[in-house]
Amino acid sequence: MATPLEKARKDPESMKARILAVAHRIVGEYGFHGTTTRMIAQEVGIDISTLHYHWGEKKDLYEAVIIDINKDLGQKLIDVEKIIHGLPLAERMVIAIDAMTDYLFDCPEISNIMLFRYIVKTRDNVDLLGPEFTTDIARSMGLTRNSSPSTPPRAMLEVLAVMNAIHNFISGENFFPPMVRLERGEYTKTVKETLRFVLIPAFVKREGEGL
Amino acid sequence: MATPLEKARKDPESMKARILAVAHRIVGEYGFHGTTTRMIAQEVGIDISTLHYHWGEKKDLYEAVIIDINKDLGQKLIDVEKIIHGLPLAERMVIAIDAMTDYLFDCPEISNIMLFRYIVKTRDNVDLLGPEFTTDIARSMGLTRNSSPSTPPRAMLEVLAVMNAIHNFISGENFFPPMVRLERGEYTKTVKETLRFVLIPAFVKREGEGL
DNA sequence: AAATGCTTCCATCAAATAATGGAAAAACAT
DNA sequence: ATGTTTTTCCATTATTTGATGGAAGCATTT
Repeated sequence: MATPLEKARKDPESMKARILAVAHRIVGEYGFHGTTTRMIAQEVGIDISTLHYHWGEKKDLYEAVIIDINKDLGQKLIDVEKIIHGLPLAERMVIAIDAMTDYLFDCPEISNIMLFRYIVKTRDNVDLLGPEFTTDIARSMGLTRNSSPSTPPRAMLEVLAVMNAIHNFISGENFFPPMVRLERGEYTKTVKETLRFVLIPAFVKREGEGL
Repeated sequence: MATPLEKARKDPESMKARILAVAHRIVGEYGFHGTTTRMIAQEVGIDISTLHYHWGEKKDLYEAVIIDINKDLGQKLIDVEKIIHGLPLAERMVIAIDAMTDYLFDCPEISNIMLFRYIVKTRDNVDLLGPEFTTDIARSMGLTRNSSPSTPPRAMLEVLAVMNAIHNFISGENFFPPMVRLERGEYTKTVKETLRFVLIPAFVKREGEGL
């Protein structure tokens, strides 16, 4: 039997799925407390009570958004991993950065919500530590020794540094371009250059030395 | 004549300053919409009306917090720049990362609020683009050609990558340690190592090649 | 001591918000 | 067609939130 969330994802025309999709966007823009159920309902074009009918209380809808975002991001990471598997490190990182950046610029709410969770506390206790992909990425980047059973903390922080660097530029897509005097099109291009420039050398250098 | 904000900063025992200090912390934790004037007032131990008497409406207090945070951060950057001035690039970055990390772990609300502004929209239109220090940092890192009058966008993005990497680890101080299985003390230490490892090689390498 | 001005709190308001009950409407099954 | 279930909306409630008026308290000056 499918969970309600799975059912909603299956038929993207269903009211439940439409509400969830809009919730993604609005919550990604305004955060949990900045989002009202009215904003979401209005955007979908329905009454608030219809929203509550499908998703229960606000917290439940928010948790569904978190789970959904995590699922999307996790799937994308798996897809990218398949493409880069076996290639040399520098190439792997170029392709992964390129693919993830493109993907996230298309769904910026993913980056927004991920960062949001790291930074901000919620007055209601909506925590829900959900699945994290840091370990998988570390493995994909070759940061985990095959002998050791678990990923060392240092390697996980390195992965976080990489992922968050990307998320930050996506989430700053409204704030940064005027600040650095770039048009929107130029921004995405320059972000990719910058990410490659800043992130890759460290890992390539260590591989050259250590291994 | 001193502005109200300056006056409040001058006497940290004044009610206005005490409110502002608490507002720093709470807004840093919960963001604009997640913070209520009641939360701040209760933490200070006063009535809400006293808060409104000193700071007017919520938006005004929030803007004061933003300005104050920016001032603190800007001053710290100036201090650090004085220390590292003239040293070779690699050393400059080691010292700057170390000093900024220590400082921001002491006042995490600065990192929180900086990132918050980049990511999240506010329902009320409280924008206020305040002074940015990206240009100064770019100059301090030697990313600006002396000949060119303004900082190139690419250099500004590089600075943002560096600053945001730091901010992210500070803001994640509650979320990341359990996730990467590190005690609090170990976390700060490993964060510094990771920041040095990820951020420095790229810039050092280019200096070695290009210059 | 009286008067003045500044600060604080109590009581309260108006608006916004999350949430629900119940009637109408729509979809579906028989 | 008729009955049943599901879905949607309208009206309403309780709570929270930002904000204010006015009285009481406190300090300072005269």
